[in-house]
Order: sequence, then structure tokens, then C-alpha cells
Amino acid sequence: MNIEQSRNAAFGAARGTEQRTATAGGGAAGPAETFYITTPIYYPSGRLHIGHAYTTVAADFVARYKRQCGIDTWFLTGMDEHGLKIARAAEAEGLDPKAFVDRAFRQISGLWKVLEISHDDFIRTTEPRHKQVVQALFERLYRQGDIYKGAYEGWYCAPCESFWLERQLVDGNCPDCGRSCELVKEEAYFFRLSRYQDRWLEYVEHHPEFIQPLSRRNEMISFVKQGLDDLCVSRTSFSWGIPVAFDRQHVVYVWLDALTNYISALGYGQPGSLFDKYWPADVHLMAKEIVRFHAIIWPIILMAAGVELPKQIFGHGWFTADGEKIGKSRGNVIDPVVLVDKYGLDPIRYYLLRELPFGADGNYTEARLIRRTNVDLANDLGNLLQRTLAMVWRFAGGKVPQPDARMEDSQRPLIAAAEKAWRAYADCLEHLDLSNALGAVMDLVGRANKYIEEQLPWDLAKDEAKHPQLRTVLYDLLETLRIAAVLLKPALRRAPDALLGQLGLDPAGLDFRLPQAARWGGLPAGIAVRRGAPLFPRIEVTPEGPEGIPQAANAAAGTKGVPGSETPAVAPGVISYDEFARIDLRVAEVLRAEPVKGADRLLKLQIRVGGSERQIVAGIAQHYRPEELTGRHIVVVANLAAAKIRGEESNGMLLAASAEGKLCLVVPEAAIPSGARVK
RNA sequence: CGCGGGGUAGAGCAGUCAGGUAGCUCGUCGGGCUCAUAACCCGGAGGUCGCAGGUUCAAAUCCUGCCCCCGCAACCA
Repeated sequence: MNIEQSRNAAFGAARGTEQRTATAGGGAAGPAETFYITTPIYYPSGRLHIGHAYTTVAADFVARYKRQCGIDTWFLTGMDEHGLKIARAAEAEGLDPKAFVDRAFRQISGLWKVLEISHDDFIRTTEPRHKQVVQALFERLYRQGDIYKGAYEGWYCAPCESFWLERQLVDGNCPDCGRSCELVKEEAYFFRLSRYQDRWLEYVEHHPEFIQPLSRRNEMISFVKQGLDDLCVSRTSFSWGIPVAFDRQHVVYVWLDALTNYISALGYGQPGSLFDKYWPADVHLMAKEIVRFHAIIWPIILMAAGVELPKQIFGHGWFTADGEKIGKSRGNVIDPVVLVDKYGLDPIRYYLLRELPFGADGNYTEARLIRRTNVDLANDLGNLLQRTLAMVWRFAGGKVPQPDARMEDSQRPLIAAAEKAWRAYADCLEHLDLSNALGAVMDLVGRANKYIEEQLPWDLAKDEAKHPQLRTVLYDLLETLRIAAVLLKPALRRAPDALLGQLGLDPAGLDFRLPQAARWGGLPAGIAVRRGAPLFPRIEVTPEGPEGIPQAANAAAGTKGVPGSETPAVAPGVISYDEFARIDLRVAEVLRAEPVKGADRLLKLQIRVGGSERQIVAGIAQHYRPEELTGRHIVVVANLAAAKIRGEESNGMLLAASAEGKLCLVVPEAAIPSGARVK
């Protein structure tokens, strides 16, 4: 009873501090509480990478949490399918744009399936339901004078069919191909952002929670204070888009199309639609680079349309790849599907959600993923379950023991720790501090591990008089594990149920509703526990040295030590021989070299590799003069995908070593014909 | 004067909005425990919180100036 009292007091207090409408609180009177969360609609011009997975898994965690709190939740994601880039990419593959985006849709859906994303809807901007809302919105804004017809002025590169702003040009030429551009004017519609500038500032001033985190908010405010230009919202130079209803030469351009998905998906404009139920959105979640559009353009569109604004725009940080920004052009795209295959879904989800303070940037490395999994999930949580169950078998006959009714709550520190964990967890989630929400659960797990050392159950077992205490200790450990599983349920997909199953519960028949499910005492005494496989096996990393030791040294030692037997299990950071063999390294002769126009670090080299000649571009201009390269033999990666650098075609990459600002070419040590294989 | 992020222990980071004994993970050194997935627990060593001023009883935190690194913007293959 004292348990119940303190519980209620604790929850009452927690509820009282939560200000936003979407809380974990139990149902009061009034209309049912709802929660609407969105991810951006992703643009399928390239493959989706860990960044997309990050945003979407984060939204999934929040959505599942809200549902678990009994809140009527709607979780939207989708795809942005229009625009010139898509039309081009489709054409390049000889596909109809629609066929192209259909294929992309299948890929993205597949990824969300692998990550077990629980979205309620997936909006595609090519769908009629979206098109119709965009057209109506465009027309309305035009009729009321917020959209006007003007002229878009820009520099046009005919071969590339691209428009550029004056400041984007390179020596007056196309930044893509280096060829000359012509100044053109294109008729276009513009949206009067400028008209709403002051209203926006005033709104943001009075709604400090509107743009989060704080650094993004400040950034947006200072951006708007510099003055807003009107926004180009239609184009005539391509047709893969939503036609402007009253002027069919135009298609709606980018943001007015894309952003509108958040209301078109709800059936905006139709009486009795989901829009009435879920709008305004509680959170638009996204990575930081598109916060500007969501925090400025979107609210102004809504203001103009007389629609209530979303409650919050939240911009999270980026995962970088070993220090570099992740990008298609860098070839360091990390495929989430590969990671899930390799490590399993829960470790990936846990890592994504736990690793970064939500809002900040952070480095993705496989070593850190492994460490997170081993330390938090295997050593702390998985091992706690294992050792607890072993003791329950040994000291309590494999059944959940009955705690000693005479013991006060104050003598059972895990009760208070569990309460504290729940409160911290719920509070963090209200602020989208996902990492610390999980951290609160892990703190509880850590407390339980420590409790075992304090109580020494194996000693208690030796003394008959202490058996009531032993039973209480074991019960408290089991109950702590149950609560941890309940709190991890929205974040992880396998482990919580597996854990509960080992506690002897049937996850399918459990009520996970928060906060009740996190209350102390939910585990019934007397049920039989079931020891099972470790929740999270440790990931062993034998061939790789500890972090901090240069990998090359270890890899070299490793390959020498392992005589060419069958492929060993390849550790992260180490590539197999087959992977290495895919790189075609060749000796090449430099025929001539010249600077790349307008670039101070680039040289353009004509090289001969065996019988064929080709051009490569290399960033060595600050270390070598063109004339000193002619005739030299160098080493190149011969099968690297072609790329355009500063408008110059590059068909390969030369090898050079650099350190501390110095750079030198890697060259054959003795004379050898061009085209010779290097390995 | 382009925009933004950052500089805190060997590594990676929190703490900065609301100033009050500098904290976490990994690594390292030592100890404990034997229930457990070579796991778990305790303790030690290790920091001029980028630099210089200022405000304050008190500054990693607030103010001013400067230095350095990174991303984007236009030079990465």
C-alpha cells in the first residue's frame, strides 16, 4: 500500500510538470488526445542512407511511445516524387518518371519494412489526393494575391538544361559542365513570403517551443531578420510536376508541392477527414538542413491559407561517416539494410536512437555501433537478465518469488530507481530527447547490476533466516527487468518481448499501456521463468585492434598471420580479399598535365593505362606543377566510376600520400610498363 | 565582413539557454565478486574546459575580441 501511495504521488507530480497537451497522462475528460508526427517526404534521386533511417526510426520511437501511452497517434512519412532531377534520372535509365518513382517507392517501403517502421500512412506526391490539395491551395493563394505572376531570372545552361543563380556560376559558366550559360527570363509564379515576415517573427517570438532545438530557432530568426525574398513556386521549363490548374504551362515548384503533403495526406479540405482530427501536427521531424523550409516557408504558407500552424518543427543533427559528411558523391553512403543484416535490427535501432544527443551531429562508425551494442545491450541489459534468471533457478526453484511483505519500500532501492527511471524517460520523450530517454532505462539497469553486488544473493542463500530477503531481492530484480522491457518496447522490436518471455510472461497477452505498465508490482509471483538464449550476444571483434591504433598496422599483421584459407568471418573495418580485388590498380603514364580552369587545387591529367588513354582530375595542383608530371609513371584506380569535377570528366583517381599538409605521389619503385597491375 | 556547427582527461562526448565542488562511455592501472554473455561492482591515475580580456562573492556556462577545425556555398575521384 505504501508502494501504491508513493507511486501515485510520483505519477501525479510527473503529470503536473508536463505542459504540452500530448502527455503520458491517463484519460481526463474532454476530446480524446491525439498526436500527429511526420518525417519529411524523401526525395528518391539517390539511395536512402543511414540519415534517412535515423529520422524515420526516431519518429517511429516517438510514435510507438505515444501509442503506448494510449494516445491516438498518426505517423506520416512519404516520398517527394516530382522535379527535374527525377525526370532526368528516369530518362537516364530509359524509364518513364512514374515507373522510376514506383520502383523507388518499392525500395523505400522495403527499407521501412526492414526497420519495422510503424507509419500509419505513406504519402506520395504523385497521388491524386495530394495533387488536388496542392492545386486548390495554389489557386486560393493566387486569388487572394499571395501568389503573383512574375519572371524568374537566371542563367541557363542548355546542354545541362539547368538554371543557376548568378552567384553559382563559375567564371560565368555552368558549374556542372563549365560551358557558357545564357541569361534567360522565365515566366513564373511567386509566393509573397515577404508579406508575412513580421507576422512570422512575432509568432516565433511568442512560441519558443515552435522551432527546436534552440540553436536552430536562433538561426531561423536571424535568417528571417535579414529579409525574406519572395519564393518561386512554379516553373515552365519542365513538366514533371503538378500542373497549375488555371495556367497549365506551369508546374508547381518544389516546396509548395512538397510541404503540402503534411495536410494533403490528412485529406485537408474534405469534411470529416483526418485533418479535423489530427491537425495541427505535434511535430514535424527532420534533419537540420531542411529546417529552414519547414520553419519559415511552411508556416507562412499556412498563415496565408488560414490554417493553424504545426506545434513544433524539430531539426535533428547528422550522422557523419568517420568524420565526413555522408553523401552520394563521397561514396560513403552507409546502407541500413546491410547493417541490419549484419548486426540485427535492435542494435541498429538502439544505436541510432541512443548515440547522438538528439539535435547534435555525431560520428557514425561501426566500432561505436559495436561498442554500444556490447556495453549497453549485451553486458548491462542482457547479462543482467541472464544472471538474474540463473539465480532464480538456483535459489528460487525457477519461479518468480514472493517478496517479503514485511520489508519497507525504503529498504528496496530498485522501487525508487524504477520510478525515477520512468519519470526521467517520460520527461525526456516529451522533449524529444530520445538518447537520454534510453539512457534513463540504462541507468535503471545499471542500478540493478549494482544492487546484486550490494545484496550478494548467493550469500543470502546460505542462511535460511535470510531467505525472505533473498526472495525480495530476486523479485525486485525481475520486476526491474520487466519495467525496463516495457520502457524499451517503443524503441526496440525484438528484445522487449524476448525478455518478458524469459520472465515467464506472454508478451502477446500483456497490456503495455503507460504509465500503468511501468508501475511497480506488475510481475505476478509464482510464475515460472524460462531461461533462453542471450538477448544480445556480444559482437566479437577479433582481428581488429582497439580503437586508436591505426587500422592499417593491424590489418597488415592480420593478413600475414592468416594463411590464405577460406574467408574468415570478416570484422568491421576490415575488407575481404575479394573486396580488395575489386579495386583495379594500374600503373599509368602521364602524357600531359594542365591546370583546371578556375580551380586552384586541381590538375587535369591525360594518362595512358596500357593501350588506352583517358583523362583524370586530381587535387594536387598545390603540390606539383603540370610540367613536372609529364612522362612520369604513377598509380591509378582504373575502375573508379567516372565523375565530373569542376566540369572536367575524371575517369580514375591517382594514388598519393599526404600528411601534415604535404602530399606526394605514389610511384613504382622501378621502371615498369604502363598498364601493369598493382596489388 | 556569406551561412552554420564545433574546440571540455589518451579517444568519443555530456554539461553552456536558467553561473555555484568538471561529469559520462571506452581505454588504462589496481582491487572485489563468483550469480552472469571474459560479463558485473568498487577505487586510482589522467583536464590551464581553444586564447585574451571583462561582469560577478563565484564563469566551461554571461559579455567583448581573437585563434583554430569542420560542413555548406563553387575546386572532393
